[in-house]
Amino acid sequence: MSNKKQSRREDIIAIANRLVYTKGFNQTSFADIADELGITKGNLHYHFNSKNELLQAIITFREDAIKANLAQWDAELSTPKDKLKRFVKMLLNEEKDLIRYGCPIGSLNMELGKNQQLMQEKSRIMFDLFTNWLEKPLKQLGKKNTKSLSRHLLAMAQGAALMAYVYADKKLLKEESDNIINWIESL
Amino acid sequence: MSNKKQSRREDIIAIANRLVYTKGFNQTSFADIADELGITKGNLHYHFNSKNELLQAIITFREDAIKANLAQWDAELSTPKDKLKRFVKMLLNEEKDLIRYGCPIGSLNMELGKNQQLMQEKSRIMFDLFTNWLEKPLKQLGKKNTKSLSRHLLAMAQGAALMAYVYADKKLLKEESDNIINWIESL
DNA sequence: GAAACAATAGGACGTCCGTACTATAATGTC
DNA sequence: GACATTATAGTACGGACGTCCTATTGTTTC
Repeated sequence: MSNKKQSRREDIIAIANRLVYTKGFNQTSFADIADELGITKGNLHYHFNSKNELLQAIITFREDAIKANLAQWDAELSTPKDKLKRFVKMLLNEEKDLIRYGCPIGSLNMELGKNQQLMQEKSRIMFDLFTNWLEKPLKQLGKKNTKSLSRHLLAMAQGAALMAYVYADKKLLKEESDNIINWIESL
Repeated sequence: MSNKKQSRREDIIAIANRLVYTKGFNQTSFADIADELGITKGNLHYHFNSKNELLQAIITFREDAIKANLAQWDAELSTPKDKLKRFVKMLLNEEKDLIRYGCPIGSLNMELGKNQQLMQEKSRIMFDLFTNWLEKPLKQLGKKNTKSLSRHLLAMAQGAALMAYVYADKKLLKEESDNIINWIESL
């Protein structure tokens, strides 16, 4: 693939990723994405033959971003609890978008589960990246059922994100975030 | 409104409610609903002038069902903790649908928030019915911040429902449910 | 049973969708 | 600079959508 094509692909994926997040996958059309980029639908179809192909690219794009984040957290933080807390801190870091559009992974998983289970299975992997990563610090804390605990942590974060989104409420997000931090401290 | 018209309306709402739950609101068309009922789109439009009008009817229908449930719980249960636990028990009672389609309220709120905020505000009221009801037993337990606690309880339930749905995992649902029950016991 | 009204059927409308096909412009290659 | 390849524009398709309009049928009322 030429540099130009590759670079155009990346532009498309970045814009499409944002639109899929803010509008939802089903409500985002090829025309929307092409308009935002200032190109035509025909050109978009040249780069991605189908909407599912684009969705797959978006998911891969997100996975790479998640992996990069997790690697950075590993590099920056040493203690297990700091790592667990760093995960929760995402909620407050992404406060504005979270309140306006919800959790990008949770909302995509929710949407795909109803009508496109095959793609939802691929989307679910983004959750796995986090839970697998969370298991390590939990193990360091001497926990046995790390799989359940990591999923519980993700569940609480998802619950917090959903409630903050539905109520568009920063205070609620902060309170829920504090609750989760307290849970981590108590481990 | 005549009996016949009223009864037809109720049939439509019941079917539409189910389809909106299983397929999502945006992915459910007038044709889908009409087909399921064995009537035509024209007839459906006679009863509901627009999709939003039908959505409003569905939300009202759900609200009534929730109110009836809460009233029954009040009648059946006496202790505060029993009432709080009854709320959580919903997760296991609805296990099959929950795993296949997610929480009907949570998923609708999620979907509407992105593109139809006006209707989402109306849909949010279903959450309020639960949190308001949950505040009473929390007050009886002598809690001060009952609003935060009730929302926290709802957040945990939503997190559990979302995770169970995404992973289509009964065991996960049971574990998360137990976690919430333990939290109630510790109050 | 005729007249008035309610309920349903059937289809047309304009629009947008994902996708496909073709022509043109830009770029690279020798 | 001619040619081949790549990238982009433009357009057309078949279908689905929400909505609307017009018969037609069913039901009630006097």
